[in-house]
Amino acid sequence: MAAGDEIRRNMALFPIGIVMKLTDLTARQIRYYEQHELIQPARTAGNQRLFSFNDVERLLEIKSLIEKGVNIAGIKQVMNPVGEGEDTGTIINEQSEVKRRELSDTQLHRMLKQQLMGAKRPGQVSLIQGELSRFFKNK
DNA sequence: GTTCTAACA
DNA sequence: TGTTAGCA
Repeated sequence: MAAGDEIRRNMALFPIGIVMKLTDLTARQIRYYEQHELIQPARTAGNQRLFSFNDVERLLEIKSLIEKGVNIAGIKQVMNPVGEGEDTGTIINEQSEVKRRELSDTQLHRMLKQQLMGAKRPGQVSLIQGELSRFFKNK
């Protein structure tokens, strides 16, 4: 991929209203996911959020996981910590981004299996949302 | 008109 | 999560 695309993908472009329509998520949810560091949209001078194409894709990925019954804790495990390009190298590598998505599915399966088998073990933290959680916990 | 933060019947 | 309040 060309470096220019990476730039365009991460360019802050749309306000939350547009993102709501693009993702079918409520503003509440979008802001909530940001609090949990699942996304980190840019801000305007007036403190308004500006999302990039990548942010939108990320939100769609999050939405997908939520619909599969995964909670925030689970999503944090499946998706990469948005430990944004701070000082740690700052080497924006597109391949890892792609590989993350490839592994995403298999990681989800491992996670679900892990929940199924370790449901009774003490200390097991649930990564599944309410309804499904009860099923796995046989509650 | 929109978005933001904070808080809770 | 929804929703509302009070601002910017």
